[in-house]
Amino acid sequence: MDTRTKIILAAMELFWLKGYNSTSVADILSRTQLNSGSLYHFFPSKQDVLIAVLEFLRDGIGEMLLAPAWAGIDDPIERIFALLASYRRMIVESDCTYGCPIGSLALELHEPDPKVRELLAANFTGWANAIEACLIAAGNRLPCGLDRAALAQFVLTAMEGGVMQARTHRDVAFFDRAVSMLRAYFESLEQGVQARARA
Amino acid sequence: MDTRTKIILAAMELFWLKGYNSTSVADILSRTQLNSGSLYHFFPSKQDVLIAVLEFLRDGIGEMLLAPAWAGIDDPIERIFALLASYRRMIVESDCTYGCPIGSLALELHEPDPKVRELLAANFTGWANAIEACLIAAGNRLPCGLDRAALAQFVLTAMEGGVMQARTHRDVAFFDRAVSMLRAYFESLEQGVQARARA
DNA sequence: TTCTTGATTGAATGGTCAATCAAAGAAGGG
DNA sequence: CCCTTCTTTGATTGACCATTCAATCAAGAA
Repeated sequence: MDTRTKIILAAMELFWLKGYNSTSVADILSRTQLNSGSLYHFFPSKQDVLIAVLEFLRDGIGEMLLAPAWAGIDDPIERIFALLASYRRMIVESDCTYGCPIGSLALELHEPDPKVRELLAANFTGWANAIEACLIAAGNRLPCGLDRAALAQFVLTAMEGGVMQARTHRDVAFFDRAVSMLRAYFESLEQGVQARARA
Repeated sequence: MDTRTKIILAAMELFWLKGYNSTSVADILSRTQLNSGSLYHFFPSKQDVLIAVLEFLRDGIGEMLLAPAWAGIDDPIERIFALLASYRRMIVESDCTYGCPIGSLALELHEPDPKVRELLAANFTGWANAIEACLIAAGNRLPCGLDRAALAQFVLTAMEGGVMQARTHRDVAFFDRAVSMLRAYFESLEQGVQARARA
């Protein structure tokens, strides 16, 4: 594996574990067994490492996140809840310390460089677009007038809010309740379509 | 105003504007026109300032947040959306840089001291309890079997997720869409009760 | 062999940070 | 007036941090 990639992977994990500000360049160097000069040969500054990490996450959402979560699941609406279930798994596996890497960075960086902010937004957009594709694939199971882009964003909203509370309370139940409320909303949407079909 | 309170107010604002790690003790001192010794006379460490700020927010939620948002509004469900509207106002007034002080701290601090974590959780609980009280006051306008504590948490979830995305995209529309999805969910709950009453 | 280029080394720099502490000041009771 | 207690002063400390840079190394091209 080349040096640049090693740095990106180590930084990604450290930013996720400790946050951006609390991760020192020395942390990245000790984890990769590199010297500072090597890092600064490939990246002009620590912030450029962050940018590379965010680009890596943005470009890898399909293979790294969606594909594993959707393996063996074809129903578009079940895919949405399968993705949420994969977050649940990460929460449990981390003893409720899991935080969405993008969400955590989005709230940690208070005056982000425009490029960083745009990449955070692009990561959110990529996630929401994947959900929107599911909602479109669900076709007429959902009301035809439904704003599917808005609902896709709402799924992201529920995930981020649920993860935040589960982590703060150190209790998955807070995530589970958010998902079950979302599920109830989806069921009311589907039942609304059926009721109108009967009438 | 006594020194201790001056420090808490200045720190509260700075933690909200810049985050905890990016706020230096020197920042707090220059804003309060105090010397380091004064701060360390009242607080053993910077973290104890954070603890005092979180206690201040927890104890002041009624007067500082709910009372202004609910002035002149009696309907319990409208109170929920009035509170969300007050967040919308803060988002707009800050040019979409607003972040919930608790949510931001909850995601910024990756390995929080137990006391800090518990205070963050207590702040969330206080917020959700206020919403739950509204949901209970709404009586039989909502389904009797509804888990009102879970729905109250979901309102917090939607607020935090909406604020996060509005800030990241620098666009209130992301908050508005989250609120309108929540509104649609409430309407489907209320209509469900009416439909059952007619049957 | 010689030159060139990119990659790596690791000590050094300048700056910021939280926290300390001895000394001085203020206020009040006796 | 003294004594006590609380409060404030502000220079100082030592740790850590991002970044720099001159020097070295490896390997291919000429």
